[in-house]
Amino acid sequence: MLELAILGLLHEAPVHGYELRKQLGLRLGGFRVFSYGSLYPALRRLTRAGLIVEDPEQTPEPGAWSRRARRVYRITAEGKERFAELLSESGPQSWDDESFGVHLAFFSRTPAEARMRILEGRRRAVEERREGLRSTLAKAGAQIDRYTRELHQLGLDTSEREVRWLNELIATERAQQDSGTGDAADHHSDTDHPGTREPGPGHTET
Amino acid sequence: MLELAILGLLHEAPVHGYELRKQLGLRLGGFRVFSYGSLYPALRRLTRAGLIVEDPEQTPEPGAWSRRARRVYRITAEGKERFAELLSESGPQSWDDESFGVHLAFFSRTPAEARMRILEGRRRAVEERREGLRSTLAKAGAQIDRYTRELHQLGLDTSEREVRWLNELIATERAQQDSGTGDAADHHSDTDHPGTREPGPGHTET
DNA sequence: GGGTAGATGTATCGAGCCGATACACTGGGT
DNA sequence: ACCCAGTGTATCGGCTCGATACATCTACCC
Repeated sequence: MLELAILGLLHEAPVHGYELRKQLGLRLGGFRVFSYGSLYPALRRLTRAGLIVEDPEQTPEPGAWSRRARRVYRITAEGKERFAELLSESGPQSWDDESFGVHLAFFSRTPAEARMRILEGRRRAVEERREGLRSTLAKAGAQIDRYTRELHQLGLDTSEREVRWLNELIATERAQQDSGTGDAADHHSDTDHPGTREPGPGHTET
Repeated sequence: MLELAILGLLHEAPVHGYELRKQLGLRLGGFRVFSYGSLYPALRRLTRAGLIVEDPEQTPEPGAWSRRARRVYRITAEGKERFAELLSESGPQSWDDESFGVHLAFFSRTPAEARMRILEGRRRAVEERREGLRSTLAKAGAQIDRYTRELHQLGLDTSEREVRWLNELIATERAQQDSGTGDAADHHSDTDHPGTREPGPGHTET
């Protein structure tokens, strides 16, 4: 996920580590902050993989190295490819809280079909959590601790609200898909709950 | 955190790893599940630390070892001490989502003062998150991505709800502390924070 | 000039947790 | 006889975090 976030920010402009983390906090709005202990190793991983490079114009020569000297990173062509690839990843690992937020932050660059898959996948995940909490409360509600029960109730309410929120988002998305992409047929029909929408032949490689 | 959860469950009855994980899922209600990749190393750590032991009566001899043979763990005296110690830990690390849930699951065994500290610490943490989201929306609301903005709004609502929830929990707790503990002097000391009670005006309800 | 406080900036380390994976025994159904 | 799902223990690599260290730059005050 850090990989996606770094690539996404470097896609816009070359920056150095410290600045990158601040941008990350702003872009992700503080609901997800990565520590330097994750950031610097990730930058090295990405460099090793050839997805980003240290900008030689803004990074000083090894001779005049002062410590605290900025290392400015740029995204490469392979990096952009990888970024597009990651954007369209819509498997279960894109549905958990953290990853979903990161994905959402780059939704404006995400293809419409991938957006749909991610939103519906997320909804499915939240619905599952909701049902789990619901059945736990129904079946074991009397046996479990009062505090835990209250926490479950709070989690249940939160899940219900998020599902409603996702439904609105999906509806908006669908409307834009029908009107915005002139070629798209208006096949939205009347099914508000399309259920498990299979991506079809698009096999998720891993 | 796993340490606390394991100790808490073994405090009630000796069980083996597999069963332990199931109990954990039930007790924590599925809002927090630990994987075996965490559980088994944790069990070994705790054993090495002398906080738990393999029950020799229910664990077969090394001679007749079949693989898949159950290793039944029991809590030791030191383990019970450590458990009580962990229960009263109320530092910042007890306030994040995951840890707070685990702490709450064992609240019935937690001393009243520790309960208060944890609840108020949690409230403070959620209030901070709420203010962070609020200021982000106010200051950078127009610049950030529409999707991210919506996610922030959802997070803000969730935080507000949790603060209200915590306020109720704290009020109940305070009332019980004043009335319930017959021998304890009612030294509740009016230092309660009357603020943070959100009036929530003009909130559009769906 | 000298002091010092705080932001900037890069970097490492240990430890926890996870997902994937492997292996092995058991019970029941067909 | 065969298979399969559930039970059970265990390891591995990899990601992330918090703590920590160290160096530089700026600004402000005495």
